[in-house]
Amino acid sequence: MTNTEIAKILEEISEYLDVSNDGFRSRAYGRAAATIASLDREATDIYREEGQKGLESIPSIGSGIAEKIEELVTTGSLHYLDELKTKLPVNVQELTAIEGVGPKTIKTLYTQLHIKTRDDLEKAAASGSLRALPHFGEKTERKILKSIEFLKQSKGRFLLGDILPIASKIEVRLKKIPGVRHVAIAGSLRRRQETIGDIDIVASSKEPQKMIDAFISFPEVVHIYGSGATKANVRLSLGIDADLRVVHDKEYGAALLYFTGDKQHNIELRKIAIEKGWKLSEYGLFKGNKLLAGATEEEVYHKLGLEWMPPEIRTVSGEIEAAMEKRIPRLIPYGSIKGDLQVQTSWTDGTASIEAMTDAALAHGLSYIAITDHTKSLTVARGLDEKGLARQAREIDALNKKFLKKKFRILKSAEVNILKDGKLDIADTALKKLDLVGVSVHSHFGMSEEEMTARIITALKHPLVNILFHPTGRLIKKREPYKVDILKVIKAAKHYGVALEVNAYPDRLDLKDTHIRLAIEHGVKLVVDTDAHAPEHGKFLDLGVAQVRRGWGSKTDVLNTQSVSDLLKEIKRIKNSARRMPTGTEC
DNA sequence: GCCGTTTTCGGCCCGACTGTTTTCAGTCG
Repeated sequence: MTNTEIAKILEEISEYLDVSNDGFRSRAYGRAAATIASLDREATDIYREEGQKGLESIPSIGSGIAEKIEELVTTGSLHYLDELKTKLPVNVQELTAIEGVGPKTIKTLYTQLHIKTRDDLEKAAASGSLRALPHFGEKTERKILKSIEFLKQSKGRFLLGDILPIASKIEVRLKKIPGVRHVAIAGSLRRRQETIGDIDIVASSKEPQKMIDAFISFPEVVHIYGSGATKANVRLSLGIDADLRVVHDKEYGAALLYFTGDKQHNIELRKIAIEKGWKLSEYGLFKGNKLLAGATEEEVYHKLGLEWMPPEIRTVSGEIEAAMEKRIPRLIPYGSIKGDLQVQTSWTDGTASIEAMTDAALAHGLSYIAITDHTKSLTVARGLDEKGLARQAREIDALNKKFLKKKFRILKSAEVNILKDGKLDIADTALKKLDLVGVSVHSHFGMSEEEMTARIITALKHPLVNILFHPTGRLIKKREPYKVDILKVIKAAKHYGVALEVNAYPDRLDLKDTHIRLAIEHGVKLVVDTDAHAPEHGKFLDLGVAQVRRGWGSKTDVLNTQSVSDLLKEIKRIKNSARRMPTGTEC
């Protein structure tokens, strides 16, 4: 049983306990779930090697939860969860996913109207029977229906960050099977789309059957839809489907191209082939029966008169024309971020100390981080006030002395809250003492587009602001972005010398590929950061890099691909050149 | 259920906002 699976079960318990009005116990399970999910070692291994005591040495795991994990890894099920489900036969996860529906609402819905599922709730809301309940009205009904509609649209898709590690693990395992020549993850995963429908894997092997047999007997496989001589289609325990296709070496490139997509990109390539009197399929590029190309993607593209291009930009958004004219950009390479610029610590809502986050960043190969704890008006996170920032600065100074010999620098920063009127919640005198000032919106998400745009631009105008964090505020599959005119924000960012954040956290990725491309076209600089709240989150950086690649970004578009001294110089330069812009060019 | 440099018992994030009310319950971060 993987950490993800254990965490999912603990999280489920947490949600049942929350509905049962056992808040503290619920939070204990929630914390445990988060800890297990971001653990670097498999809990199963820890238990096997060190027993229950080993599990108890993990923070937030005590004897009670260690016992539950023991039962899970030894029996595969958990009596306690079954009991909770019997007592409250309600699909809590499905219902809490609906915005505005929390534990209390679920309890009321169940006791008053016997609502157990999202479908039950949708029917009740549509028929107008919810408004009879206390504290429910027409507006709430509409909100619930809208949220259900939104959830339906994203149904069946998974976050890239959740699936990539599992797919990579399967890829590594497949590569070890005798007879194998090539293995690659294809499909939307290879294109690094934000959400993934299923896992496509393409391979070539001298002994296809061996690969198929091994694949369908992997421990994650819970159901086999079909399995033949060259392909298999299975469901994995996470609920996602995975396809493996095994081809001959000479077809491998064409198959990889075909299964990578996207669909429209393939159609355009086939059109080009047809124009030349050829035919392109997953088996290769053919003139009649003669194979013209197929072993590698490169030779197929070249034969069609195109430059090879990275999968991330195969979306029919100008990449084919660019490939014809040999002007495919050099995209920012994975692993090229030198410092994480959004890091929360236990000073506010992070789980670890500044030192622990620094150690983690060093382990991830970084040479600097910016500590960006929340500020005072974000009371939920116990945001820092001016005095708090000053105290934190002293700790950072001391740590910088310690980490000097490792050539690592901790930057003083903050995720400064943008108030309703666009003003910042920290005094300028305190902001001036920071190396970098990041700002973001954390409240009043329901403003009109005009108001929200004006509010953000007011913040960007502030002469000390360097980075706009969370430019859209979306949570993929959970919350739509707030209404904001992103083009106006981009223009303002350019005008006032502010960089835009590409948030790499798996369900955030605030800026979409199209936004990033737009920003780059307008000459706005980007920063890629993880929004880390725990040491393990540093591993998300490349998800942000993927997003920049999908937006056609190169290394020079991203400020924190530079050394810390160059970064600070560049930030200052951008700000100064913005100040010198003539008036009248503002937005 | 977890945790401990005032504690092995008694705390545990709490204020703003929304939609509903006409003083407040529930959600969110």
